[in-house]
Amino acid sequence: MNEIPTRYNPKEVEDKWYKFWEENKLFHAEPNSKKKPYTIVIPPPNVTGILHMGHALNNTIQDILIRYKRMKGYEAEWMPGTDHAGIATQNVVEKQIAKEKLKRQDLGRDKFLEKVWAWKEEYGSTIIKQLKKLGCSCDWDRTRFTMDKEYSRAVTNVFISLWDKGLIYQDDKVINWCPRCLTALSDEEAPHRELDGNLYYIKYPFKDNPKEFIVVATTRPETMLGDTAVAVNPKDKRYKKVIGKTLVLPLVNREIRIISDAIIDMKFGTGAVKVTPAHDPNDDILGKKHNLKFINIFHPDARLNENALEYRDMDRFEAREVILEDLKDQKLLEKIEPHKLSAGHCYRCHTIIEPYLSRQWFVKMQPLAKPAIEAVKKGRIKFYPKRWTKVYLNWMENIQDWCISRQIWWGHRIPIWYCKSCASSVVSREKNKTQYAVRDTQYVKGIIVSETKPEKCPHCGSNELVQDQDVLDTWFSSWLWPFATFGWPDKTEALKYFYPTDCLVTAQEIIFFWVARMIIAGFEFMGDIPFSQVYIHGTVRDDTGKKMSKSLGNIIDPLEVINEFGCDALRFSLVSITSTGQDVFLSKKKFEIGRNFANKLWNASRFILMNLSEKIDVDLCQFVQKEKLNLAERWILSRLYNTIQDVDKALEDYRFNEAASILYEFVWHNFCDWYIETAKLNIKNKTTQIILYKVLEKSLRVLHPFMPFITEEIWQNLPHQNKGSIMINCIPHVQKELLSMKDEKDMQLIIDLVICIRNIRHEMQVQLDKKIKIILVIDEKKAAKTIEENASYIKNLAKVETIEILEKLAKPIVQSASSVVGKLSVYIPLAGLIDVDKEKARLKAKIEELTGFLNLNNSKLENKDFTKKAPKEVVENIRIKNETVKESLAQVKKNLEMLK
RNA sequence: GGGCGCAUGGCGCAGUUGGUUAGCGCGCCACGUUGACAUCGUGGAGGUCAUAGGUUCGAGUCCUAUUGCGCCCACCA
Repeated sequence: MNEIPTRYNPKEVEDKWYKFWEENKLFHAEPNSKKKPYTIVIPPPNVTGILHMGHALNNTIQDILIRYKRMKGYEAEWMPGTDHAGIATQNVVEKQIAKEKLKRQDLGRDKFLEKVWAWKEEYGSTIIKQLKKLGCSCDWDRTRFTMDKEYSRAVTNVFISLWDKGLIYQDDKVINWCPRCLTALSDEEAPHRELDGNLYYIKYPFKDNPKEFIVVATTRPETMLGDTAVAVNPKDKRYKKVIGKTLVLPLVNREIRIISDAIIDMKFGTGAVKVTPAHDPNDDILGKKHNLKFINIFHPDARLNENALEYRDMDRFEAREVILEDLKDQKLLEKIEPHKLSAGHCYRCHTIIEPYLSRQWFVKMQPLAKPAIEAVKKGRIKFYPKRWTKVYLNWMENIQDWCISRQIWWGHRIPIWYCKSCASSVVSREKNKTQYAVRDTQYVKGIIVSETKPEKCPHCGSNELVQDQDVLDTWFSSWLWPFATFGWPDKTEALKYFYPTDCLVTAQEIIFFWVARMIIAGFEFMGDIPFSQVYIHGTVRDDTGKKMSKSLGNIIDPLEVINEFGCDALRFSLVSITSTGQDVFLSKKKFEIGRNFANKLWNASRFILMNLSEKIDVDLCQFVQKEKLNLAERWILSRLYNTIQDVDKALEDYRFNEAASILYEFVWHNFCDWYIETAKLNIKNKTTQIILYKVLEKSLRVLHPFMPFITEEIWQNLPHQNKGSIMINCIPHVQKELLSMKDEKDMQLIIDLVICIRNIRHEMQVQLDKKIKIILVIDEKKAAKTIEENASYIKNLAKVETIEILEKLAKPIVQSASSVVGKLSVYIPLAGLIDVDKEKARLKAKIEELTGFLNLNNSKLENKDFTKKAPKEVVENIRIKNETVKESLAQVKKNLEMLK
C-alpha cells in the first residue's frame, strides 16, 4: 500500500481510463425498451474550433448530466459531432492558400472545395480529441458532421419541403453584406456595435432656385451618390410647400424629387432625409413604396463602382473623406456634429457590414414561429434560468424573414437549377422522385428542384442546366441537429427512441442562431419539440470581466489547465464557481479549488486503503446493521445519504455549483475532518473499516459525474469484487432508515464541544502535549449519556486526559477557563496556566454576544404581532433557543463572578 | 427607445419559495509535522448585505425610485 503516492497525479491516470471506457463501449447507447432514454445533443463545435473555456464549461455540464443519468439507470445518449461552419472554415482555408499567393477563384470551385475537405480531414477532429481530454462521455460511434452525405440529404429535404409549402422565396432586398467575406449575412450574423461617428449636414440645392437648399443630415455621406430622393414628413410645416419639388444632387447632378412619408421622424436632424434605396434597409422600403430608382454604388468589396463617377474604385471610407472635402469646397457642407451610431459587424471577421441590395433566398419565418411560441408559453419547453423565456419570446414574436443564401463555396449548395435554354429554374429533389415543383411567382418562374442534377428541363427538355451558385447558411443545417443526427428523414429506430431529446445545454449567444430555430424545425419537420429543457449557462470571462478572446490575449487554455491541475480539477473548479446562469470570472488560481479537493479525496482513499485489513470482505458493506453502529458511524451515514439526496435535488434544478459544494462539504468537512478522525481510534475494528469503505465507495459514485477520472482510479483500487468501471454502477440508493436528524444533532454536540475545548486551549496557549482535565456540567440525562458514550472521541480529538460529568456544580472551580455549548457548561481547570485578564475578556465578549442575541429574540417575543402572525414553528423555535441562551448567559455570568 | 443581469467581510463568490446569531473559497493572524493529505491540520479576526423610501409581525431575499458597472435587442437617417 505504501506505493500509493501522497499526491494525486492526474497525468498517470486520465488517458488510461478514457481509453478503457472507449474500448468497452461504455458511452454507446442503443434503443432499449427496458430503459428510459435520456438524450442530449452536443452544440456541435465548429470544425475549425479549438477547445476554449466556454467549451470546457459547456461540455463539463453536459457530461455531468449524462453521466449522472446514465448512473441513474437511463439509456443515456450524448450525441456528438461538428459543424461545417461555412464562412469560418472557408476563411481558414483561404488564409492557408493565401500563403501560396492563391485566391479561391484561382483554384476554381471544385479544386477549392477539395482543399477544404482535405483541411477538414487533417484538422477537423482536433476539437473532438480535445473533448476526449475533457472526459466527455459522448457516443462517438454516432459522431455526425453537418456536411456528411446523410446529413446533407436532410438539409436538401428541408429546403424542398419548405419550398413546397411556399415558405422559401427569392427576392431583391437590402441585406447585410460583408465586404470582406463577400457574402450576405442574416440579421443575427451582423450584430450591431456602437461607434463614434458624426452627423453631417449637407445642403441639396433646388433645381429651380440653386441658391435655396434643403439640408439633410446623414452619418454616411458617401451614400449620397446613390440618393434618388429626399423624404420629409407630410405633417412637417417646414417642408409642406416643397413636397414634390426637384433637387439637384450635389457632386452627381442627378435630379431627385422631394417625397413625403409618415415614417420620417420630424425631430431627427433637419427632418429631411436623403433616400438611398440600394444601401439602407429603410430606404429600401421607401424606394419600393414610392417607386424610386435603386442605384447601387458599391462593388461587392465596398469600393465604389462606376455609378460613383469620379469616386469610382475608392474604398468607402476613403471616398467619405474625399466627398466631404468636395462638399466643403462647394460650400455645401453646413456643419458636422459628433454622433453615436451603431453599425452591423460581420460576426466572423468583424468588418463593418454594408447594407447592400442583392438577390437572395429567404425563409418566411412568421408561420413557422407559431408552434415554437406556443410550446414555450405552455411550458412544454422550459428555460433555465427562466428569464431567457422572455428573451426568446420577444425574438420569436418579432421574427423577421431569414436570409439563407451565402455567396461562398463551402456549404450545402442550394438545390435550385436554372435552364439556360428556356430560362426556367429547377429545384433539385430526391432521386427517384420525378415530381417537380413549379411555382409561378415573379422570382421563381419555372424554377426546378432536384437533389442531383436533373437530366433535362421539365419545361423545354433542354439538358443545359446550371445549379444556383449559392450555398445555404450554416445554421440552415444546424437547426436540424436534434433529429438529422438520428437519421431523419428516415424513420430510424434511434430517432424514434431518442427524440425528443431532454436537455439542451448552451450559452446565451446562440439562443437566436440555434436554440430558437431548432424549436421551429422540431415542430415543422418532426411535429414535436426537439428538447424539453434548455439550460443556459454563463459566459466565461477573465478575472476583470472581459470576454476571453485570442486578440485580447487573456485566454486561459483548458488543455494547459488539464496539464497543470488535472482534468477533474478543471471540471470541478469550473462547476463550483458557476452559479446558475451567471457569467464566470476565471483566473488560473481558481483551479486550485478542484486540485486540492481531488488531492484530499485521493489521500482519504489512500488512508482507508492502507488500513483495510486483508481479511475483510468489503462486499459485506451493504449489510450494516444500524443497531450495531456507534454515534459517529450513524452520523456519517446519515450525512452521506442526505448528501446524496441533496445532490440529486440540486442537479434536477440545474444548480451545479450547489451540487459541487454539497459534495465538497461532505467529503472534506464531514468525512475527512470528523469521521476519519474518529475512525483512527478504532481503525483495527472491523465495523469501522466497513463504514470507512462504505462511505468512500458510495461517495465515489456520486462524485463520478463531476470527477470521472480520479473516481475511476480509486474505484479500481478498491478491494471489491466489482471490477467493472465505476461508470456502469448506479448512483447509490438512499437508505432512508439511515437518515437521522437526531444522530446528526447528537454528533454535532460532540463536535461543538471539541471545538470549544480546542478554542480555549488556543486562547490560553495551552500546548497540545499538555494534558488537561475538563469538567462538564449538564442536567440533561440524555446529553450526559451521549457525552459519556463518546468520551474517547472528545479525549482524543481535543487532547483531554479526563472528563468529569456533573449534574450540578457544587462549588466553584477556581483557576479555570470556562465556556458553554448549548446547555452544557465546560470548565477547564488551569491552575497556574490561566491568564485571568484574558479569561475575563473572553467571558465578557461571550456575555455581550449572548446578550445581543437574547435581546433580539426577546424583542421578537414581546411583539404581539409576531407571536400572533408568525407561524407557530418559528415562534416556538425562538422560544426554545432563548431558553438555552438564557441559561448559558446566566452560567457565563456566574463564571465571570467566580474569577473575581 | 425597450429588455435583462450584477452591486454581500481585503479579493472572488453562495444565499431555492421572506423567519439561519448572514455562509463558502482565497488571502490575513496565531499555533502545529502524533505516519492519509503542507495541494495539510487546529483556532481566530474581518460584513450597518450599493443608497433612499415602502410592503410585512419579520427583508440580503418582495415593491418603487436613485447611483455605479455590464450585457442583449431595435430600420435613431
